Amino acid sequence: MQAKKAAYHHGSLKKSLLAAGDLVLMEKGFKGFTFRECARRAGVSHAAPKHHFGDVTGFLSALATIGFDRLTKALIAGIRKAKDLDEEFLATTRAYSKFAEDYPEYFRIMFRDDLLATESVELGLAARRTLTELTNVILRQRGEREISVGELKDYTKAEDVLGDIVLGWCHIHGFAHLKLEHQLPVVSKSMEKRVIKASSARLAQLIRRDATPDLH
Amino acid sequence: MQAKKAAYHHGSLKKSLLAAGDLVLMEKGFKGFTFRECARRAGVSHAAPKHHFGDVTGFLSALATIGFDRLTKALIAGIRKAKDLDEEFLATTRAYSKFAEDYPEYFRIMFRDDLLATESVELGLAARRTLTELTNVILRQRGEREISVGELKDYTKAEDVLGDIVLGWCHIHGFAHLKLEHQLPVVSKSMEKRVIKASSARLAQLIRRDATPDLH
DNA sequence: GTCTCATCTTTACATTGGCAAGATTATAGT
DNA sequence: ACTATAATCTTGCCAATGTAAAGATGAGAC
Repeated sequence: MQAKKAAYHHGSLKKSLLAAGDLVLMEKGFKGFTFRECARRAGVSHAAPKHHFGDVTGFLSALATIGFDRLTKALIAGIRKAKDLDEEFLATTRAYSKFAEDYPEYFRIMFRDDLLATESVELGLAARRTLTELTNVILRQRGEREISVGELKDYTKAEDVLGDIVLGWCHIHGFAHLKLEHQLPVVSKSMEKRVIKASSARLAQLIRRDATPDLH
Repeated sequence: MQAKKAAYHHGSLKKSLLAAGDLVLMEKGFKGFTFRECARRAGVSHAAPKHHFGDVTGFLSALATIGFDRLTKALIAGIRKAKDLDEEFLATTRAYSKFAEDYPEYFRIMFRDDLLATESVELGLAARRTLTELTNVILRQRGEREISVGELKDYTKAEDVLGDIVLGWCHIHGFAHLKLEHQLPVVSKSMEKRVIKASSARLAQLIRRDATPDLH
């Protein structure tokens, strides 16, 4: 897994540690996630990570940042495949939920304010990139133009836009979270698919119906 | 906090441990939650809890059960104060979210499938009692009669009912979760209140509009 | 009154996160 | 080229944790 052997200076320890952390997270889950185990997998001593991440909180924040970037990517990919606005909202819901299913432990640490270094600018930016993508889904439903990450702050100030974001995101996030933690009353896979399709369609219609695109 | 002193047999250790666990959870959070710390607060040796809860997973499951019961109680209390159907849905959202705010660490462990003993019947029952309460909120919106915990299974089989439950619960849960973990773009307290009020109203209207009470 | 068994304590062990001191090497300054 | 400085990584240490095993205690059954 690494070229250089027994080099005192690893060269790219930070990347290797993140890769090791990814493995541990996916294999053993957050429960079995350990600073020392990650160091072992990266082939360094147990104290090596300190120079790059400080403490375990900093390490988790770096991993959560990766998680948000993956989620953003998954959302973009899902949206791209959609043909129309109805499909797009459903595709967003599906992509979001599929991310939670594919990377359950990432999802769990990403939404744990107490475990993360909330002052991390990279983490904040990554989260804002995700939110921007979701906001753009809403804006397209409203028939308005898309925004960039820099404009996000202005747009969440508008009460009607924020209202639609809350309506859309809460539904999407709530579904993904409840499904991940097995709280949804499961009847059958097919029925679940139909239900989430119907819910998404109803919600998208509601957002579009109340939108006032003529003002822009 | 305890009457009997130095009694080898505590008498009600299980209760005392749960009370201690509650304290630790509220004071130090799940991060600082420790089997040994709970034992210390209950005034027993660190190995004592094993006989009552097995391992830490069993202990957390017992606490999560208490959490669901508190949530159920909070929902009922919130609903009781509501005057009409519109207010009731908003009250449910508020009560759910307030619970997450008042008992953040409970909320966090309650929705962590990997930390809990999912085979626990008490935990499953407590979660179902909560879901029944939420289902009844939806059923009232639909103009249908309320159900008991025993009937829950039958009602989640009905695709249209389940659709409304998903629509309502996901929004409520998503909002509470995102707010708790500070992911919602916060503008101001007052604006947040208005936004969640508007979202709840729109959602309740949507559910009522699509309902077909005449069939029952 | 004795026996049995659940309850609780004591002891032990491997593992963890974090700290401090030392080893090694890259880099910059001259 | 030579040296000083700082960054990187290792080693050794500590208190704390979860779990297991074995022993102590006493409540309740018979």
